Amino acid sequence: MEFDQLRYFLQVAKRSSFTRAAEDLVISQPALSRSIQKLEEELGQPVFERKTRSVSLTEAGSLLQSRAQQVLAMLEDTKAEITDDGKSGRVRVGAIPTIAPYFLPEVLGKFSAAFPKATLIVQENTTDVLLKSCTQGEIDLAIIALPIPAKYLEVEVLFDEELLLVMPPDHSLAGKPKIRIADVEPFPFVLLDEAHCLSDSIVSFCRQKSFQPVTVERTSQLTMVQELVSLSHGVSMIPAMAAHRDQSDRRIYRSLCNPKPMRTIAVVWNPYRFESRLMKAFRKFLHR
Amino acid sequence: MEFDQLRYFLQVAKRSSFTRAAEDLVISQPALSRSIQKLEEELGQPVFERKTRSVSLTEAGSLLQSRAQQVLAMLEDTKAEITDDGKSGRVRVGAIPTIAPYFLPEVLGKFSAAFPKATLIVQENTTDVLLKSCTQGEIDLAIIALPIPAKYLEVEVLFDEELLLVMPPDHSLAGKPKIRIADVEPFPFVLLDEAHCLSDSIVSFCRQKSFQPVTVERTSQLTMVQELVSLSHGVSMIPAMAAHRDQSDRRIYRSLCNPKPMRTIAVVWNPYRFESRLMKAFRKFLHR
DNA sequence: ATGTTCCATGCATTCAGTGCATTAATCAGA
DNA sequence: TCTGATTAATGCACTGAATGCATGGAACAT
Repeated sequence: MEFDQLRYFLQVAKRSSFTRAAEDLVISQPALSRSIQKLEEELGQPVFERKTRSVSLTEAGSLLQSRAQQVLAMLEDTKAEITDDGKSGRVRVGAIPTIAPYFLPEVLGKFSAAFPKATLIVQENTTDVLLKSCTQGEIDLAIIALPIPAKYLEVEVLFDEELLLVMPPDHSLAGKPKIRIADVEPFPFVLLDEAHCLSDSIVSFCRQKSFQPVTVERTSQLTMVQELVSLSHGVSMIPAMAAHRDQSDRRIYRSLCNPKPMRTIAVVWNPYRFESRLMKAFRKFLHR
Repeated sequence: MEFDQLRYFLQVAKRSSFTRAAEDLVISQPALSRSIQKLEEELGQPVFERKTRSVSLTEAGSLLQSRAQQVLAMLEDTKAEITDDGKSGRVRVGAIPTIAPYFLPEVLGKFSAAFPKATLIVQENTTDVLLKSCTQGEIDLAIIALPIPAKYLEVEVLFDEELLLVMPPDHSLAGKPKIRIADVEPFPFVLLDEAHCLSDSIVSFCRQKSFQPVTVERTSQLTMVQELVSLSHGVSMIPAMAAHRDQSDRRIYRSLCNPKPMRTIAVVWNPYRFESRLMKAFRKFLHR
């Protein structure tokens, strides 16, 4: 059994296809086929069920998958731990789309300045994908909004952030000095796609105040939400850091009061993997 | 980094020599040298300090050693777990010399009959070596006498066994109906080498009765102790199962009373490693 | 039927790992 | 101080395992 065989195996399992896995691995499909064959020969049983259109794991394959992941992770960690000089290396950061563009650039800039030899890799994705990546060791840490389903991950709160009400400048609430969440109830909402946790935050905040926001539109980007609000499709709530960067005069932002809607930003990582000194340093940078 | 490289590395670390490790691994010394060189190249630093007469681990090497052991152990376990059919496979048993020849043959025989496809490998050694082998995964389980220094090993008591006093037939204690440990105090003892835990058991039992046995002779085998006793070099204590098998009329065995000296036999194994179904079955066999 | 989509196989090629022979460095002992 | 022994590294040639390309073969979609 060789490391490459395990890597190959995991990729085939991941893609459920020899052809696609071979592309990912930059080897030919026949080479991959043979490599898996040797593995199966050594184990004395098949790890994949070959169906005509795709392959799936056998029982033995499932077992091998989890073990192989552990073995390869341990090996990578070992290498990282030995070569860790605290200055050079790689930090793979994940962040959700409603945080990444507003929070990360500054952090990344300062971090790069402080650690010029370090390589930073940023992945923007939804919470569930990031948590999975984190668990499987595909990224080193993820910046997300709480709450998250605890999955053996270490969680550290970074800060709380207010969600501001956004509306067109001519909106009837615009002149009101103190806006409460109840005042917003009559107006339709523009929200992000359901995959985004910001929508969850907003909906759950409204639920606490016992009303269900009427969603008129769902879109996939925060800037799109802002544009739709400008076009009077509805109102919405936007994280403070996104609001502060919005220079447009086609919409206005207002704090709600009693209570203010908030979200909590946190960094999570896999405590079962080796944490490089560089990664530790990055986490400190996140706290400003 | 390849599995073979790690295996090679561990063997060199173990033997502190490229030449000897190469012999063990059945490859040439130059091949081994180059393999380690590649490993060091990949890690960006040496794992061995080459001295003129031997090699020793660098700091990075020590770290790699413990990690490599874990990785290879996990890999082996994975393979074992997948190929485990509960009938065929390998069980590596260790036992101390004062148990092995008396207790194991019967167990091994019955086990082989019940699991004809299984391969049994028996290693006879002192407690400390067995425990180390167990921890490092070189054997699957060890049969030893308590107490042992707890080293992250699972312990299961098998049975308690009496230690019988052995003496020449014409010994002055031979006719005495009830012999107590205090009665033995005046007589010199024949004991096993200090490496054997049976000596520890006997000495510690005597200590509890606040006397230090006078040792006249130390030998490495239990049968040698018996012979020396026959030749009136002294008395000794012999485990019941060894005594029962002794057909010679040149020595006699007597129970002590109030209290009887005993030793506790237990099986230990490494709970962090995969326990095959075969190994589980073997453990059950040990309980008769 | 026909083409498409996959994985497996035949065959040729390449190169990493290995062995043999030898060198280089250090040490022990005469 | 010289000589032989010991041990790791290096030069060189070779082998075979892994790979790629071309192709086969089976199952499905149209």
